[in-house]
Amino acid sequence: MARTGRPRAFDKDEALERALLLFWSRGYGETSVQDLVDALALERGSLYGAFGDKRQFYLAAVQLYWDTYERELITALEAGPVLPALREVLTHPARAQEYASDVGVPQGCMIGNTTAELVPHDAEAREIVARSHARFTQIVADALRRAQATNEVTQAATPEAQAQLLLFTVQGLSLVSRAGLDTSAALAAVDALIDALRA
Amino acid sequence: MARTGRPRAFDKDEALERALLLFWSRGYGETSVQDLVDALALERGSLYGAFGDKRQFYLAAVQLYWDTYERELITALEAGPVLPALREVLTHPARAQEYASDVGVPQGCMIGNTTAELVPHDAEAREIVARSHARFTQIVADALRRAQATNEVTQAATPEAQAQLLLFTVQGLSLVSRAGLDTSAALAAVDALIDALRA
DNA sequence: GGGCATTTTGTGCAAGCGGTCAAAAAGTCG
DNA sequence: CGACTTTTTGACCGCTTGCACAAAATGCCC
Repeated sequence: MARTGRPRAFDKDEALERALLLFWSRGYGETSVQDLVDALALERGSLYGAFGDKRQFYLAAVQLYWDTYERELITALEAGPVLPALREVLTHPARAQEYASDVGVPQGCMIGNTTAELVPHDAEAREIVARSHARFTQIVADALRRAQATNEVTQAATPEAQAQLLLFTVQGLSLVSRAGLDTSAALAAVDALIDALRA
Repeated sequence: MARTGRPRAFDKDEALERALLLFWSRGYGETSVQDLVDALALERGSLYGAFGDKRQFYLAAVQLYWDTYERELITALEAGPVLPALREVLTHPARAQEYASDVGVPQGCMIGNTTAELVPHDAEAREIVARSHARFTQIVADALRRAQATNEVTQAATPEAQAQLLLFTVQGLSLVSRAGLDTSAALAAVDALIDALRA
C-alpha cells in the first residue's frame, strides 16, 4: 500500500484513455513515446513511472479497449432478438468509416490491429488477443444458442461455428474497411450473412 | 536502353522473392534494411540502386504477392464446381497455420498485413490494397454468378454481396489465424458459410 | 514542523534506423 | 587497349527512438 509521497498530478485512467485513442489511430510502432508525451501533456519520466515501458502501456490500452468493447457487446446481445443486434455489431466498423475523415478518429478494430502488428513476435499480446477472440465467440455463441432455441436462427450449424464465422467476418470487415470501403456493398454482404443465419 | 556498364551480380527477381518472404513474415516496420541486406546477401548500395528505397521495395513485394495470389485464385475457380474451390481458398490460411512453427514461413495474408500497417498513412499502399480487394471480389463474383446460373449457389443474395462477404471472411480468418487458431473450429465456420451459400 | 515517500522535471545517452556517397571493380564497345 | 557506363563495396551521416537518472518539488504522517 503506497499511501504517502507526492501525489500524482494527473488522472491515470484518463491518461490511459487518451493513450488508447492515440495507439488506436496510429498503431504501436507509429506512435512514439514523444507523441504520447505531447498528447498527454506530461513528462517522459512521469509516463514511465506510471505505466512502465511503452509496450506495457500499449498492452494496457488494448486491454481497456477490449473490456469496453466486451461490455458493449454483452449489452447489445442480452435483450431482444439476436439477429438485428448482430447486424448492428457487424456493421459498426463500416459505419465508423464514415467519420474517418475527422482527425483522431481511429480506424479498424484495435484487437485486429494488434493481431497484425504485435502478435507475431509478442507472446503477451498474443494472449490478450486470443483471450479476446475466445470471449467474443463465447458471448456470441451463447446468444446464438438462445436464438436457435427460439427458432430465430437456423440450426444448420452449431452456435460455435456460427460465432466463429461472425468473428472472422467482423475482423475482416474491420480490416478491409481501412482501405476505403464501399459502404453499401459492405452492408449488402452483412445482410447476406444475417439472412443466411435466419431459420 | 542501358546495355553497357558493369552487369548486376544478382538476380533481381529472385532477390525480390526473397525480400517478399522476409517482409511477409516480419511486416514492414519490423524488417530493417540491414535484415534485407543480410538475407539477400548483397550490399546496401546495391539494394538501393536496384529497388529504390525501402518503401518502394516493400510495395513491389506486395504487388508480386498479389499477382501470384491472383493467378492461383483464377486457376482454382476456373474449372469444376465453385463451392469446393472456394472452400479450398478460404481454408488455405487455416491450413498454412500448421506450418507456422517452421522458421521463415510467413503468417497471414500479406494484403491484410499491409492494410493494417501501411494503408492508414500511405496512399500508394492504399491503392494497391484497394485494387487487390476489387480484383478479388470481381473474380469471385464472376465465379459465383456462373454457379448461381447452374443452381450450385443460392440466389438469395447477389454474387457481388456474396463475394464481398467472402473477402471479409478470408481476410478475417487470415488475420485471426495469426493469434493461434483452433483449426477444427475454423474449418467448421468455413463449412457453415459454404453450406449457407449452397442453393 | 520535520522527515519521508513518491512524483515531477529535464537532460542525457547508446543503439538502431533509413539513406547517401565516393572510390573501386567489372563488364561493353569503338 | 582504352574510354565509358553501370554496379559493387563499405564507410559514413544525421536523425529518431526508447529509456535511465539525478535533482527538485510536493504532500502525508508522526
